[in-house]
Amino acid sequence: MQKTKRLPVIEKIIAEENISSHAMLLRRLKAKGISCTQATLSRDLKQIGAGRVPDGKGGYKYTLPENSSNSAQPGYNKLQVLPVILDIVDAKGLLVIRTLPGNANNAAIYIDNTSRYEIAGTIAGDDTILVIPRDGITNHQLHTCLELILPGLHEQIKRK
Amino acid sequence: MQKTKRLPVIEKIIAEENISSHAMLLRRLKAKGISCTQATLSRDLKQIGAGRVPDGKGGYKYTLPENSSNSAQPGYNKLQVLPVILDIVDAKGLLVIRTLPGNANNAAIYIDNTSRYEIAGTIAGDDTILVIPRDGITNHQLHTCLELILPGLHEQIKRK
DNA sequence: AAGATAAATGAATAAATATGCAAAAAACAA
DNA sequence: TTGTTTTTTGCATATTTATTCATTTATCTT
Repeated sequence: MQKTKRLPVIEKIIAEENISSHAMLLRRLKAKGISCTQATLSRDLKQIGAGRVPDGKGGYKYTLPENSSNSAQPGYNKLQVLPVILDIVDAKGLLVIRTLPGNANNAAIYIDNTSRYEIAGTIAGDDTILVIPRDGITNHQLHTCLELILPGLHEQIKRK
Repeated sequence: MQKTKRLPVIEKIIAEENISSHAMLLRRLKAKGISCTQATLSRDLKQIGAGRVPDGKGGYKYTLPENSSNSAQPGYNKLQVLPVILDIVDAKGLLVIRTLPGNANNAAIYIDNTSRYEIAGTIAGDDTILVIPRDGITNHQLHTCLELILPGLHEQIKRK
Protein backbone atom coordinates (compact mmCIF):
# COMPACT_ATOMS: atom_id res chain seq x y z
CA MET A 1 0.00 0.00 0.00
CA GLN A 2 1.93 2.98 -1.19
CA LYS A 3 -0.87 5.43 -1.50
CA THR A 4 0.27 7.41 1.51
CA LYS A 5 3.66 7.99 0.01
CA ARG A 6 2.32 8.42 -3.51
CA LEU A 7 -0.12 11.27 -2.88
CA PRO A 8 2.43 13.76 -1.54
CA VAL A 9 4.77 12.96 -4.42
CA ILE A 10 2.00 13.53 -6.94
CA GLU A 11 1.16 16.85 -5.35
CA LYS A 12 4.77 17.88 -5.47
CA ILE A 13 5.18 16.91 -9.11
CA ILE A 14 2.06 18.78 -10.13
CA ALA A 15 3.18 21.81 -8.17
CA GLU A 16 6.63 21.87 -9.72
CA GLU A 17 6.21 20.59 -13.24
CA ASN A 18 3.73 21.08 -16.02
CA ILE A 19 1.82 17.85 -16.19
CA SER A 20 -0.55 17.51 -19.12
CA SER A 21 -1.84 13.96 -18.82
CA HIS A 22 -1.99 10.89 -16.67
CA ALA A 23 0.53 9.24 -18.95
CA MET A 24 3.03 12.01 -18.36
CA LEU A 25 2.49 11.92 -14.62
CA LEU A 26 2.93 8.18 -14.72
CA ARG A 27 6.35 8.60 -16.30
CA ARG A 28 7.43 11.17 -13.73
CA LEU A 29 6.37 8.90 -10.92
CA LYS A 30 8.25 5.98 -12.40
CA ALA A 31 11.35 8.15 -12.57
CA LYS A 32 10.98 8.62 -8.83
CA GLY A 33 10.59 4.91 -8.24
CA ILE A 34 6.84 4.86 -7.83
CA SER A 35 4.77 2.80 -10.19
CA CYS A 36 1.03 2.41 -10.54
CA THR A 37 -1.61 2.40 -13.25
CA GLN A 38 -3.58 5.17 -14.89
CA ALA A 39 -6.67 4.03 -13.02
CA THR A 40 -4.97 4.58 -9.71
CA LEU A 41 -3.77 8.00 -10.78
CA SER A 42 -7.27 8.96 -11.74
CA ARG A 43 -8.45 8.07 -8.27
CA ASP A 44 -5.51 9.75 -6.58
CA LEU A 45 -6.01 12.98 -8.48
CA LYS A 46 -9.67 12.96 -7.56
CA GLN A 47 -8.81 12.58 -3.90
CA ILE A 48 -6.17 15.28 -4.01
CA GLY A 49 -8.64 17.54 -5.77
CA ALA A 50 -6.36 18.09 -8.72
CA GLY A 51 -8.01 18.96 -12.01
CA ARG A 52 -7.11 19.48 -15.63
CA VAL A 53 -7.45 22.98 -16.99
CA PRO A 54 -6.41 24.75 -20.19
CA ASP A 55 -2.86 26.10 -19.88
CA GLY A 56 -3.54 29.06 -22.12
CA LYS A 57 -0.94 27.86 -24.58
CA GLY A 58 -3.09 25.52 -26.54
CA GLY A 59 -2.72 22.61 -24.19
CA TYR A 60 -3.85 21.44 -20.78
CA LYS A 61 -2.22 21.07 -17.41
CA TYR A 62 -3.08 19.67 -14.02
CA THR A 63 -3.49 22.02 -11.10
CA LEU A 64 -3.80 21.59 -7.37
CA PRO A 65 -6.87 22.96 -5.64
CA GLU A 66 -6.77 26.44 -4.14
CA ASN A 67 -4.90 26.62 -0.87
CA SER A 68 -3.57 23.15 -1.26
CA SER A 69 -1.04 22.38 1.43
CA ASN A 70 1.59 22.75 -1.24
CA SER A 71 0.59 26.17 -2.43
CA ALA A 72 3.01 27.85 -0.09
CA GLN A 73 1.26 29.41 2.83
CA PRO A 74 2.96 32.74 3.42
CA GLY A 75 4.31 32.94 6.92
CA TYR A 76 3.98 29.30 7.75
CA ASN A 77 6.49 26.60 7.24
CA LYS A 78 5.48 22.99 7.31
CA LEU A 79 8.62 21.96 9.12
CA GLN A 80 7.97 24.41 11.90
CA VAL A 81 4.32 23.67 12.36
CA LEU A 82 4.74 19.94 12.47
CA PRO A 83 6.80 19.46 15.62
CA VAL A 84 4.43 21.46 17.78
CA ILE A 85 1.70 18.88 17.42
CA LEU A 86 1.79 16.40 20.27
CA ASP A 87 -1.21 14.23 19.96
CA ILE A 88 -4.35 13.52 17.97
CA VAL A 89 -7.39 11.98 19.54
CA ASP A 90 -10.79 11.09 18.13
CA ALA A 91 -13.74 12.16 20.22
CA LYS A 92 -17.35 11.85 19.25
CA GLY A 93 -16.63 12.14 15.56
CA LEU A 94 -14.53 15.21 16.17
CA LEU A 95 -10.77 15.43 16.30
CA VAL A 96 -8.84 16.86 19.23
CA ILE A 97 -5.31 17.94 18.47
CA ARG A 98 -2.98 18.87 21.28
CA THR A 99 -0.03 21.13 20.67
CA LEU A 100 2.75 22.76 22.61
CA PRO A 101 1.33 25.56 24.81
CA GLY A 102 0.42 28.65 22.83
CA ASN A 103 0.71 26.96 19.46
CA ALA A 104 -2.85 25.82 18.89
CA ASN A 105 -4.05 28.96 17.15
CA ASN A 106 -1.25 29.07 14.63
CA ALA A 107 -1.62 25.42 13.82
CA ALA A 108 -5.36 25.82 13.44
CA ILE A 109 -4.94 28.73 11.05
CA TYR A 110 -2.57 26.61 9.06
CA ILE A 111 -5.15 23.87 8.86
CA ASP A 112 -7.94 26.30 8.01
CA ASN A 113 -5.95 27.83 5.21
CA THR A 114 -5.84 24.59 3.32
CA SER A 115 -9.61 24.88 2.92
CA ARG A 116 -10.01 21.14 2.78
CA TYR A 117 -13.55 20.09 2.02
CA GLU A 118 -13.49 17.48 4.77
CA ILE A 119 -13.06 20.07 7.49
CA ALA A 120 -16.04 22.20 8.42
CA GLY A 121 -13.95 24.29 10.75
CA THR A 122 -11.60 24.39 13.71
CA ILE A 123 -11.60 26.00 17.11
CA ALA A 124 -8.34 26.62 18.90
CA GLY A 125 -7.62 27.27 22.53
CA ASP A 126 -4.11 27.68 23.86
CA ASP A 127 -2.80 24.19 23.36
CA THR A 128 -5.79 22.34 21.94
CA ILE A 129 -7.53 22.39 18.59
CA LEU A 130 -10.96 21.00 17.89
CA VAL A 131 -11.33 19.92 14.29
CA ILE A 132 -14.93 19.65 13.16
CA PRO A 133 -15.51 17.51 10.09
CA ARG A 134 -18.31 18.04 7.64
CA ASP A 135 -21.29 15.76 7.83
CA GLY A 136 -20.68 12.54 5.97
CA ILE A 137 -16.93 12.59 6.45
CA THR A 138 -15.71 9.45 8.14
CA ASN A 139 -13.19 9.39 10.86
CA HIS A 140 -10.73 7.76 8.59
CA GLN A 141 -11.25 10.29 5.81
CA LEU A 142 -10.53 12.98 8.33
CA HIS A 143 -7.26 11.38 9.32
CA THR A 144 -6.27 10.92 5.70
CA CYS A 145 -7.06 14.56 5.14
CA LEU A 146 -4.88 15.61 8.06
CA GLU A 147 -2.11 13.47 6.70
CA LEU A 148 -2.39 15.31 3.39
CA ILE A 149 -2.18 18.66 5.11
CA LEU A 150 0.73 17.61 7.28
CA PRO A 151 2.58 14.72 5.62
CA GLY A 152 4.24 12.43 8.12
CA LEU A 153 2.04 13.59 10.96
CA HIS A 154 0.73 10.30 12.22
CA GLU A 155 4.06 8.65 11.66
CA GLN A 156 5.71 11.20 13.87
CA ILE A 157 3.14 10.96 16.62
CA LYS A 158 3.37 7.20 16.71
CA ARG A 159 7.09 7.55 17.24
CA LYS A 160 6.62 9.50 20.45
CA MET B 1 -21.75 32.16 -36.00
CA GLN B 2 -23.00 32.38 -32.45
CA LYS B 3 -19.78 31.89 -30.63
CA THR B 4 -19.73 35.44 -29.36
CA LYS B 5 -23.08 35.05 -27.69
CA ARG B 6 -22.41 31.50 -26.57
CA LEU B 7 -19.24 32.07 -24.57
CA PRO B 8 -20.71 34.51 -22.06
CA VAL B 9 -23.69 32.23 -21.53
CA ILE B 10 -21.41 29.29 -20.88
CA GLU B 11 -19.44 31.30 -18.36
CA LYS B 12 -22.58 32.32 -16.60
CA ILE B 13 -23.93 28.79 -16.44
CA ILE B 14 -20.67 27.45 -15.05
CA ALA B 15 -20.57 30.23 -12.48
CA GLU B 16 -24.10 29.65 -11.29
CA GLU B 17 -24.72 25.95 -11.64
CA ASN B 18 -22.78 22.82 -10.93
CA ILE B 19 -21.87 21.47 -14.33
CA SER B 20 -20.30 18.05 -14.35
CA SER B 21 -19.96 17.25 -18.04
CA HIS B 22 -20.23 18.57 -21.56
CA ALA B 23 -23.48 16.69 -21.95
CA MET B 24 -24.99 18.48 -18.99
CA LEU B 25 -23.78 21.86 -20.18
CA LEU B 26 -25.21 21.07 -23.60
CA ARG B 27 -28.63 20.55 -22.05
CA ARG B 28 -28.46 23.79 -20.09
CA LEU B 29 -27.53 25.66 -23.23
CA LYS B 30 -30.36 24.13 -25.16
CA ALA B 31 -32.75 25.23 -22.42
CA LYS B 32 -31.53 28.74 -23.06
CA GLY B 33 -32.06 28.44 -26.78
CA ILE B 34 -28.46 27.84 -27.75
CA SER B 35 -27.52 24.65 -29.51
CA CYS B 36 -24.17 23.29 -30.58
CA THR B 37 -22.21 20.06 -30.41
CA GLN B 38 -19.92 18.61 -27.79
CA ALA B 39 -16.94 19.32 -30.02
CA THR B 40 -17.75 23.00 -30.02
CA LEU B 41 -18.14 23.00 -26.27
CA SER B 42 -14.76 21.42 -25.84
CA ARG B 43 -13.24 24.22 -27.88
CA ASP B 44 -15.24 26.89 -26.11
CA LEU B 45 -14.26 25.69 -22.67
CA LYS B 46 -10.64 25.62 -23.67
CA GLN B 47 -10.86 29.19 -24.86
CA ILE B 48 -12.63 30.33 -21.73
CA GLY B 49 -10.05 28.56 -19.64
CA ALA B 50 -12.63 26.49 -17.83
CA GLY B 51 -11.47 23.17 -16.44
CA ARG B 52 -12.91 20.11 -14.81
CA VAL B 53 -11.95 19.47 -11.21
CA PRO B 54 -13.11 17.13 -8.45
CA ASP B 55 -16.01 18.65 -6.53
CA GLY B 56 -15.01 17.03 -3.27
CA LYS B 57 -18.25 15.13 -3.14
CA GLY B 58 -17.32 12.20 -5.32
CA GLY B 59 -17.95 13.90 -8.61
CA TYR B 60 -16.52 16.54 -10.88
CA LYS B 61 -17.47 20.06 -11.82
CA TYR B 62 -16.35 22.70 -14.24
CA THR B 63 -14.74 25.83 -12.90
CA LEU B 64 -13.86 29.18 -14.36
CA PRO B 65 -10.29 30.47 -14.16
CA GLU B 66 -9.34 32.69 -11.23
CA ASN B 67 -9.89 36.23 -12.44
CA SER B 68 -12.98 35.43 -14.44
CA SER B 69 -15.83 37.89 -14.58
CA ASN B 70 -17.84 36.29 -11.80
CA SER B 71 -15.13 36.47 -9.16
CA ALA B 72 -14.82 40.12 -10.09
CA GLN B 73 -15.74 43.24 -8.14
CA PRO B 74 -18.25 42.43 -5.42
CA GLY B 75 -20.63 45.38 -5.26
CA TYR B 76 -19.76 47.49 -2.27
CA ASN B 77 -23.38 48.33 -1.68
CA LYS B 78 -23.97 44.66 -0.97
CA LEU B 79 -21.69 44.53 2.03
CA GLN B 80 -23.60 43.59 5.10
CA VAL B 81 -23.44 44.46 8.75
CA LEU B 82 -20.78 41.90 9.45
CA PRO B 83 -18.56 41.50 6.43
CA VAL B 84 -16.18 39.57 8.64
CA ILE B 85 -18.19 36.41 8.27
CA LEU B 86 -16.71 34.18 5.63
CA ASP B 87 -18.55 30.93 5.72
CA ILE B 88 -21.30 28.96 7.42
CA VAL B 89 -21.28 25.21 7.53
CA ASP B 90 -23.60 22.67 9.11
CA ALA B 91 -21.92 19.91 11.05
CA LYS B 92 -23.55 17.38 13.27
CA GLY B 93 -26.53 19.55 14.01
CA LEU B 94 -24.27 22.40 14.98
CA LEU B 95 -23.32 25.44 12.98
CA VAL B 96 -19.74 26.41 12.31
CA ILE B 97 -19.22 30.03 11.35
CA ARG B 98 -15.85 31.14 10.11
CA THR B 99 -14.78 34.75 10.31
CA LEU B 100 -11.78 36.87 9.51
CA PRO B 101 -9.01 36.18 12.03
CA GLY B 102 -9.68 37.79 15.41
CA ASN B 103 -13.31 38.59 14.69
CA ALA B 104 -15.02 35.51 15.99
CA ASN B 105 -15.52 36.78 19.51
CA ASN B 106 -17.14 40.05 18.49
CA ALA B 107 -19.43 38.32 16.06
CA ALA B 108 -20.37 35.74 18.66
CA ILE B 109 -21.21 38.44 21.19
CA TYR B 110 -23.36 40.12 18.58
CA ILE B 111 -25.21 36.89 18.05
CA ASP B 112 -25.51 36.18 21.76
CA ASN B 113 -26.96 39.61 22.42
CA THR B 114 -29.94 38.92 20.24
CA SER B 115 -30.95 36.29 22.80
CA ARG B 116 -32.73 34.25 20.19
CA TYR B 117 -34.55 31.28 21.60
CA GLU B 118 -33.20 28.98 18.90
CA ILE B 119 -29.62 29.42 20.04
CA ALA B 120 -28.53 27.65 23.21
CA GLY B 121 -25.15 29.26 23.12
CA THR B 122 -22.00 29.99 21.17
CA ILE B 123 -18.33 29.28 21.57
CA ALA B 124 -15.84 31.51 19.81
CA GLY B 125 -12.21 30.88 19.01
CA ASP B 126 -10.16 33.35 17.05
CA ASP B 127 -11.81 32.98 13.70
CA THR B 128 -14.43 30.34 14.22
CA ILE B 129 -17.72 30.31 16.06
CA LEU B 130 -19.59 27.22 17.06
CA VAL B 131 -23.31 27.89 17.32
CA ILE B 132 -25.14 25.36 19.45
CA PRO B 133 -28.88 25.20 18.84
CA ARG B 134 -31.42 24.22 21.45
CA ASP B 135 -32.75 20.72 21.34
CA GLY B 136 -35.59 20.41 18.90
CA ILE B 137 -34.45 23.22 16.68
CA THR B 138 -34.13 22.07 13.11
CA ASN B 139 -31.28 22.91 10.89
CA HIS B 140 -33.55 25.00 8.77
CA GLN B 141 -34.90 26.93 11.73
CA LEU B 142 -31.38 27.71 12.79
CA HIS B 143 -30.51 29.10 9.40
CA THR B 144 -33.68 31.14 9.31
CA CYS B 145 -32.78 32.47 12.72
CA LEU B 146 -29.30 33.47 11.60
CA GLU B 147 -30.78 35.19 8.59
CA LEU B 148 -33.01 37.19 10.94
CA ILE B 149 -30.02 38.24 13.02
CA LEU B 150 -27.92 39.13 10.02
CA PRO B 151 -30.17 39.95 7.07
CA GLY B 152 -28.62 39.10 3.73
CA LEU B 153 -26.06 36.83 5.31
CA HIS B 154 -26.53 33.70 3.25
CA GLU B 155 -26.97 35.71 0.12
CA GLN B 156 -23.63 37.33 0.72
CA ILE B 157 -21.84 34.12 1.48
CA LYS B 158 -23.14 32.43 -1.61
CA ARG B 159 -21.55 35.23 -3.55
CA LYS B 160 -18.32 34.10 -1.96
C1' DA C 1 -19.76 42.98 -55.29
C1' DA C 2 -16.53 39.29 -56.13
C1' DG C 3 -13.01 36.76 -54.93
C1' DA C 4 -9.85 35.50 -51.40
C1' DT C 5 -8.80 34.48 -46.58
C1' DA C 6 -9.84 33.36 -42.07
C1' DA C 7 -12.93 31.67 -38.44
C1' DA C 8 -16.47 28.56 -36.79
C1' DT C 9 -18.84 24.34 -36.79
C1' DG C 10 -20.40 19.38 -36.98
C1' DA C 11 -19.58 14.54 -37.83
C1' DA C 12 -16.69 11.04 -36.99
C1' DT C 13 -13.04 9.41 -34.48
C1' DA C 14 -9.01 9.52 -31.65
C1' DA C 15 -7.32 10.30 -27.21
C1' DA C 16 -7.81 10.64 -22.47
C1' DT C 17 -10.01 9.79 -18.17
C1' DA C 18 -13.22 7.40 -14.96
C1' DT C 19 -15.18 3.27 -12.95
C1' DG C 20 -17.16 -1.70 -12.07
C1' DC C 21 -15.39 -5.62 -10.57
C1' DA C 22 -12.38 -9.02 -8.63
C1' DA C 23 -8.18 -9.84 -6.37
C1' DA C 24 -4.64 -8.55 -3.20
C1' DA C 25 -3.02 -5.97 0.61
C1' DA C 26 -3.73 -3.61 5.00
C1' DA C 27 -5.94 -2.67 9.04
C1' DC C 28 -8.65 -4.36 12.73
C1' DA C 29 -10.65 -7.39 16.35
C1' DA C 30 -10.88 -11.22 19.15
C1' DT D 1 -1.78 -15.22 16.01
C1' DT D 2 -6.31 -16.09 12.95
C1' DG D 3 -10.29 -14.77 10.98
C1' DT D 4 -12.93 -10.58 9.52
C1' DT D 5 -13.53 -6.25 7.44
C1' DT D 6 -11.95 -2.39 5.02
C1' DT D 7 -8.97 -0.26 1.71
C1' DT D 8 -6.16 -0.25 -2.27
C1' DT D 9 -5.06 -1.65 -6.79
C1' DG D 10 -5.00 -3.40 -11.64
C1' DC D 11 -7.45 -4.89 -15.54
C1' DA D 12 -10.79 -4.28 -18.75
C1' DT D 13 -14.02 -1.31 -20.28
C1' DA D 14 -17.26 2.49 -20.24
C1' DT D 15 -17.50 7.22 -20.34
C1' DT D 16 -15.98 11.54 -21.42
C1' DT D 17 -13.31 14.89 -23.84
C1' DA D 18 -10.20 16.53 -27.66
C1' DT D 19 -9.04 16.78 -32.43
C1' DT D 20 -8.96 15.94 -37.48
C1' DC D 21 -11.05 16.88 -41.56
C1' DA D 22 -14.47 18.70 -44.57
C1' DT D 23 -17.79 22.20 -45.00
C1' DT D 24 -20.04 26.30 -44.09
C1' DT D 25 -20.17 30.98 -42.60
C1' DA D 26 -18.25 35.21 -41.72
C1' DT D 27 -14.59 38.83 -42.67
C1' DC D 28 -11.43 41.28 -45.60
C1' DT D 29 -9.57 43.59 -49.73
C1' DT D 30 -9.86 45.90 -53.65
